[in-house]
Amino acid sequence: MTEKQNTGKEGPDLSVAIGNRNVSLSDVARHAGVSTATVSRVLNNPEKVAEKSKTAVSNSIESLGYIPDGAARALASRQSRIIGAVVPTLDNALFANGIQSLQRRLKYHGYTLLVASHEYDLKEEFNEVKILLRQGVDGLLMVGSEHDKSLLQLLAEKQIPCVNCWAWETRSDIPYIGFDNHKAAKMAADYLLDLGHVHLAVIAGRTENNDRAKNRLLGIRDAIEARNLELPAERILERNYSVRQGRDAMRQLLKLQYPPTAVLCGNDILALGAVAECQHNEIRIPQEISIAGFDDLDISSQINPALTTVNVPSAKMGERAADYLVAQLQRQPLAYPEEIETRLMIRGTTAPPQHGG
Amino acid sequence: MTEKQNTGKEGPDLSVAIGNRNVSLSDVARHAGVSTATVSRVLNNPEKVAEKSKTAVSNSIESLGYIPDGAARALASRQSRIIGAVVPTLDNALFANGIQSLQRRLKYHGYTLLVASHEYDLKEEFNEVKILLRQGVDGLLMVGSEHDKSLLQLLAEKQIPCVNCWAWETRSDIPYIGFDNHKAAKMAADYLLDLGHVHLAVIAGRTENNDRAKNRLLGIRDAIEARNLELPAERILERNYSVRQGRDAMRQLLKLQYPPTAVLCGNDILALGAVAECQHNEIRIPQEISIAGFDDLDISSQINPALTTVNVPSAKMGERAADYLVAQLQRQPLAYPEEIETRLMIRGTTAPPQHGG
DNA sequence: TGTATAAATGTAAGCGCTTACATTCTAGTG
DNA sequence: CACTAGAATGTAAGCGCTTACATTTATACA
Repeated sequence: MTEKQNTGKEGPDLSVAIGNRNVSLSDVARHAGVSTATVSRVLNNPEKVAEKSKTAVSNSIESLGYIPDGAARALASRQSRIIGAVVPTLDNALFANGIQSLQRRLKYHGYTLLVASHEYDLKEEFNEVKILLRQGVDGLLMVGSEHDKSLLQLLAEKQIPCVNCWAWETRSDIPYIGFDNHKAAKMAADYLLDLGHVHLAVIAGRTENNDRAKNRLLGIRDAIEARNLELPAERILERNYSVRQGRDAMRQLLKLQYPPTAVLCGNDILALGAVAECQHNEIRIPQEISIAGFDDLDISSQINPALTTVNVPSAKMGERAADYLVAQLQRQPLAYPEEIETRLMIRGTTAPPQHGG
Repeated sequence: MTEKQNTGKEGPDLSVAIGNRNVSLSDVARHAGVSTATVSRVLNNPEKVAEKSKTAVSNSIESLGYIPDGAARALASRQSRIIGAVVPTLDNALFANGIQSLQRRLKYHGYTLLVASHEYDLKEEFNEVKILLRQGVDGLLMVGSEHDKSLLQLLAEKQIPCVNCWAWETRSDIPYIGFDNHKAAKMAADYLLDLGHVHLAVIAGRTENNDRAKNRLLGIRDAIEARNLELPAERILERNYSVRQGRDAMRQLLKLQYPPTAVLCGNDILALGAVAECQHNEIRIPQEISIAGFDDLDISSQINPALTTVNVPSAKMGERAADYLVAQLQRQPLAYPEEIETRLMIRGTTAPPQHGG
C-alpha cells in the first residue's frame, strides 16, 4: 500500500520526530489510502465499511499510533461520551463506593466519568454543574433531592439526561435512582422501639444542605412520635462525618442525667465512634446500651460486637444509575427510575433494654 | 420490545423543544454589538478589552445565559483545562481522600478533574490513560511507580505534564510527588524490633501490580534481615483491602505453632481487621500482641486501643500534585517534584513483647 | 448484457471556538 | 494639523472531526 512516495517502513510507530504534531484522522486516511469519511466510519459505524478497508484503516491506526481527538469529535458530533457526577465529597466511603461502581459501569458502556464535588454547598453544586455542562457532559448524576433553584432551571433548559441518587422521591422533574432515607431510618428506629427502648437518642449527620441526613432524622422522629414517645432536643446531636465526632457526641449523651438506652446514628462512621466511646468507658454493648448505624460499611460487620445498621447498596445504585443514563442517551425507552431497597442488618450492637436499668 | 413508533408515554423526560439550539459565542457577539474575537477576548484575556465593551459583553452573556462550549474551545486552543487522574480505585479511603484534595485544589486553579480507575490492572491503566488522552487532558496524575511499558512510551510521545503519587523514586522520567513506602514501612518495622520483638508477621496488601504494597513489604523484610532475624514465608500473608480479610489473616496467624508477638499490616484496614480478630479471641492488645498499620485513617486513632500506624498525608499530596501540574502547564519553572514526609504514629496497639510469653 | 438497487466510498460543509494578522481608533507629538 | 505609536477591534482561517449528500462500485435479476 505504499501510498505515494510514502516510505512505509512500517514497524510500530516511530513517526513523530520534528513537527510534533499529533497524527490526525486525515493522516490515517492518507496512510490507508481512503477518505476521512471512511476512517471516521470504521471508528463509529464499522458495519458500514467493507471488510477490506476496515482492516486497512485499522492497520494504519495501529502503526501510526493514532488517538482520536475527543474535543473535535465532541464538537462535530455533539456528544462527548462523558457523564458528569456531582457529589458532596469523595471523602466519604459511601459516595466513593457508589462512584467507583458508577465509573466501572460507565466504562463498560464506553463512557467516561467526570467527577466534581461541592462539599455540601448548594451554590457550589450549581457552579460545578455549570462547569460540567461547559465541558460538554452528555448526562449528569447528582446526589440527593435538595438543589439550588437555578440548577433545576438550567437543567430544564439544557435538556440533558440526569438522575438523582442516594435519595428517593416520586414526584419530581428529575428521576431518582436511590432509596428512601426517611423510610429506612424509620425502619431502624421502629426496630429499637419494638425491642422495648423508650429513651432513644440520635447522633445525626449534619442536616444543613443535606436532605439525606435530614430525612433520616425525620424518619426516626416520626417513628418515635407515632408511639407517643418523645425525642427531646438534648437527645439530638448533629455531627460531622468522622469517628471522632461520633465519640464526642456519645460522650455528651453519656453525661445526661438519664442517658439513652439506645442511640441511632446518622451513619456508620458516627456509630463506630459511638461504639468506641462506650468501649472506652467500659459500658457494655448491647447490654447497657444499644447502638445502630446507617450505611453498612465493610468494617461495620467486622467489629466486636458487629454493628446493627441499615444496608445501603451504593454499588448497585451506581451501576443502575449508569445503565439508566446510558439508556436515556441511546433512547432506549425501557429505562426507568428505580427505588433501591435498603435492609436492616440486625447484628450485635442492639438488644432489648436492660430491665431495671 | 415494541421497537419503532414507540411513543415514549413514560414518565418525565419530555425531550427537547423546537429551536433548542444553545446560544453560542457569536450570538453573544451579535447581542453585544461586537465581533466574536472581542467576546472571546473578554472570556480569555479581559485585560485586552476596553472597559466599555467588556461590560457590554458581560451583560449579554448574563442575559442570554451563555455557557461556552468546552469542546470547541479545546479544539481551537489546544487545551482543555482538564486534568486526568488514574487511580487503582476510589474505593479506598486513601485514594479517595487524596483525589478529593486534588480536586479541590484543581478547582481553585480553574481546572477540572477527570478520574479513571483501573482496579489494579496495569493493562487497564494504559487503556484508561489512552482514553484520558483522547478526551484531551492537559495533565495527568498516576499512582505508584509500576506502569505498563507502552504507557511510558505514549507519555513520552505526547509530552504532557504528568506526575506519580503515593510513591517516591528519584531516578525516573516521570516526576514524583509522594513518599517512600519502603522507608516508611522499614521505620515501622524498626520501631517494633527496637521494642524487642523477634517474631514478627506481616499482613500485606496484594503486591501484584502494586508497587506500594510491594515496597512496604520489602521495607519490613529489609528491617528484619538487617538484624539477622528471619521472616519465614508462613508469616507473610497477602490479603485484599478489607477488614474481613484482615481478620481472616490474623486468625490464620494465631493458629501458628509459634504465633507472632507483633504484626505489621500493609494498611490500616487490614490492621483494623487484625485488631478485631484479636479482640474477638480475647487476646489483649498490646500486652499479648502488637499490631501496626499503615495510612493513618481517621478511624485509626479513635478505636480502643488506638492504632499505631504510619501517617500518610494524602490530602497534602493531592494538593501538591495539583499545584505542580498547574505550574507545569503555566510554564512556571518553580515547580519541582517533592518527597512528602510520613510519620510513625505511636499509639496503643504496640508495646514491648511480654516477657516469658 | 443491461438495468435497478443496494452497498461502499468520497466530497465538503460545518461544529463553536481561538488567534494571527489586518484594520481602525485614540491620543500624543512636533 | 499631519503624523505616528499603541490600543482596541475586526476579519477570517483554521482546530480535527462527523455526516448529509453525491458519486462510484458491486450485486441481483430479467
